[in-house]
Amino acid sequence: MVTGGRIAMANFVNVILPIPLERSFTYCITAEEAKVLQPGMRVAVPFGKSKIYTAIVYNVHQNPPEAYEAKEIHELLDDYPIVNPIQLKHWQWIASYYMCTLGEVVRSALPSAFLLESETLVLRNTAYEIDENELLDDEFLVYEALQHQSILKVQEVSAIVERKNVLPILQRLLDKNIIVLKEEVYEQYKPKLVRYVKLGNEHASDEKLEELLKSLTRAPKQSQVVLSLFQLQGKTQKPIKVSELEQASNASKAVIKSLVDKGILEEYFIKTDRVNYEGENDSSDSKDLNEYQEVALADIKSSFEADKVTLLKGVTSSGKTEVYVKLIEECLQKGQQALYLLPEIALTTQLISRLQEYFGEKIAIYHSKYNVQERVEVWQNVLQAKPKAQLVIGARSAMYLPFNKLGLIIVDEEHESSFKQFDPAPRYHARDAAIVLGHLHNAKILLGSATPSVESYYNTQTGKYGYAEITRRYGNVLMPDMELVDIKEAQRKRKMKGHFSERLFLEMEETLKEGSQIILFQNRRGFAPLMECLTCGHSPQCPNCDVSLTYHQYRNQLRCHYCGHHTALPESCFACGSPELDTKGFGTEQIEKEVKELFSEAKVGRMDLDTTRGKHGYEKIITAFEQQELDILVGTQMLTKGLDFRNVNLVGVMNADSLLNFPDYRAHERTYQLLTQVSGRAGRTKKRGKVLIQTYNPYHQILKQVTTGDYEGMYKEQLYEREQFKYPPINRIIKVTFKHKNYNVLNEAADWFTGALRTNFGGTVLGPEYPPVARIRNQYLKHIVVKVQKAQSLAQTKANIRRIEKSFKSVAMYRSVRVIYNVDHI
DNA sequence: AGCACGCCGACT
DNA sequence: GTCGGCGTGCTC
Repeated sequence: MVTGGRIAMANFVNVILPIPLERSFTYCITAEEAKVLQPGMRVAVPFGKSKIYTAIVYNVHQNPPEAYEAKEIHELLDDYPIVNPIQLKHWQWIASYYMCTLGEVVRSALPSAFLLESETLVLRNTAYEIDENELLDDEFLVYEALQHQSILKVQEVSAIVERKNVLPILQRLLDKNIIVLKEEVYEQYKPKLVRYVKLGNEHASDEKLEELLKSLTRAPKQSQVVLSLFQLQGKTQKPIKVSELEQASNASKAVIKSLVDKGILEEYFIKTDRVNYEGENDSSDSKDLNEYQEVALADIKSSFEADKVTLLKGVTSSGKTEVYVKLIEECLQKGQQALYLLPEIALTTQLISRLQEYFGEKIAIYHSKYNVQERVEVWQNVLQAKPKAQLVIGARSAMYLPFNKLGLIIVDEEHESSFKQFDPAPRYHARDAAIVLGHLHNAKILLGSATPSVESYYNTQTGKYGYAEITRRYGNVLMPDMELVDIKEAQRKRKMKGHFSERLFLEMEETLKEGSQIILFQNRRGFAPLMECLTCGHSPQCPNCDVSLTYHQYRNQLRCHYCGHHTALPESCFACGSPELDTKGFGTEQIEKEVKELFSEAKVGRMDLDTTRGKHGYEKIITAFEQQELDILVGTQMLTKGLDFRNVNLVGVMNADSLLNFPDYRAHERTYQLLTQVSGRAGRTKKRGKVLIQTYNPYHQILKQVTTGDYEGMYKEQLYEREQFKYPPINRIIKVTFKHKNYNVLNEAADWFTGALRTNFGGTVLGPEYPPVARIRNQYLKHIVVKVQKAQSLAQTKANIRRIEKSFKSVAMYRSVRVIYNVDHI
């Protein structure tokens, strides 16, 4: 095309679609659109036959694609970028490091309300006359429905004709000019509006008001409302909420509504933020640090000077938080944003309100229990660097927020494995990804833990990270007194009451007598892991997964913890019909029941996945325990984190062995961390707490290290083992999982892939092996672990694996096998 | 990831 | 005969 002697440049955008596809997609845009579009804005684009997706603009250019004609974009969704260049860079790093697509990162990074998809709507075509006799039955039903309702969703059509596949019908109706189809994108985010009232214009003056009141003498309620409104208006210049008026006048909604209907009152709406901190606005000064905290703070600062990621190791209740507060304060004073990452389970009201004491309304919170609307608001506040989002506290996904001047990142409980996203992709480690983010922003990065992960501690030893520590508990409270209880011995001597050794039982009695509280830790929910037939030894299995079903007493059910399958408790054995069934092993539910039997006068609560469902389930239990409405709390590892119960003097670990026997190279490290963290719940005030750990292996090295607080010993031993077996931190690992519904196909595919890897990497490929649960939701699973030496290029290795995958996928039979990569699998 | 297209067994 | 099952391939 030639205009005015110059070639008119066509304009294009490359966009990222939130789907797992490697390629980016090119659309053509108008010159006007090219002027306003910037990377990081959202556009709605047609994709495939009929769908409209939200996509993120990656770049704007003038290079027409060669192999195809680019489609036009559907519409612009933003006036300004909602994703900044640093984020795009960071997300690209995540995609390449964790071996997933940029689209998958976008999908997990953006609040879902930002990612709209289209819905096909069916409308009546009014341009044509219709002969009803020409219609088939199904067609007539749809036609008739459209007489009553002008718009139908495809799903509704499906319900009307009672059929799943309605597209042939719609196609016929379309051909007959009876309907038209429309693709509609909905904006899911709706600002929250609050209803306010004022006096109607014609009643605003004093004389008019008197008149009005006179006219309402026969409606006392209504005149009371008007009077209250008048009083409220006199007191404050601010707009008056309907809810306030309701309270002040003590009138019902109906009374107010009739006044509004009469035009005496006028209602109006103002957009408000859903997420508001309703506490004191002036933040108080931070506490002075004790000498140990001061030393740690100084060490951290000098390490920051050297631009090093720094690890703070501070024993439980040593006051790490106060040190964080000092650093955050400094960061905010410089006008920069701070990010405080925590594992989901440690994000408790307790911690948040403590931080709110210092930072008040400067705090924004971001985690999974926030709904999509609230998340959009936090996103916008961070994007616009609003004062109310200077400090963001959140779980791992908070690192995706659009920070533009991030000065400090704190990753608390750094060792927690829940920082690693397991499913779906991107399978990222929030600690490691946050460090990369920090570097992009030139921000200071602090990792904190009472029990650092072996890899972080290793990094301090090699000098890669800086190091600081606090070895004393705050206020010089003593570390709890820890004791191992041999239950094998106790069982032999028949001194067990259910799952309680005599030692634990007596200690509990004592503690209750003193009026102190008890925490019992059992890392398994449910009543008993399995049910076993006493006659034939059969135990009921899940039909979809290769696991035994777990017995849950409260619903009298057998449940699968992998797929959610459940059945009623069988009366007799499925295999032999014998009515004698018994439970084996034990979970939190059974402990709760036993405690109630042993201590009938004590009040017992339980905290696990089953009792904390719902938005506030969690808080209710914590509050009840805090306010000492409960004497004993039984729970899973949920209660190890960030909870500060003043009156707990005894912590009992029901069985340490199930932790130790986990089939995983990290089992010992994790046992040390978990037991140390649980123990930290005991005796957080002056009185020295007590911890009893029941085990069959009282001479186990790890348990000894836990009781003596010998982190150094644990670290050295674990590092030696990792060196021997080529595990992290010495090597990197990439776990490859294969998933298929056909057992034989899976095996062949996994063998093929492993063979190809071996010819590339030699002896550093483990497997293929079945995981402990080899089938989940009717899909068989197999793993390979690739160990990559530090000297080896990780990028090169990944490229090789990708190459192998490509030839793997060219084998027709293997194409349907899902291949999942997990880099730095925990 | 969706979603259409195409080929097979199970029913009105 | 049609309906819906799943395998296969494509999406700017």
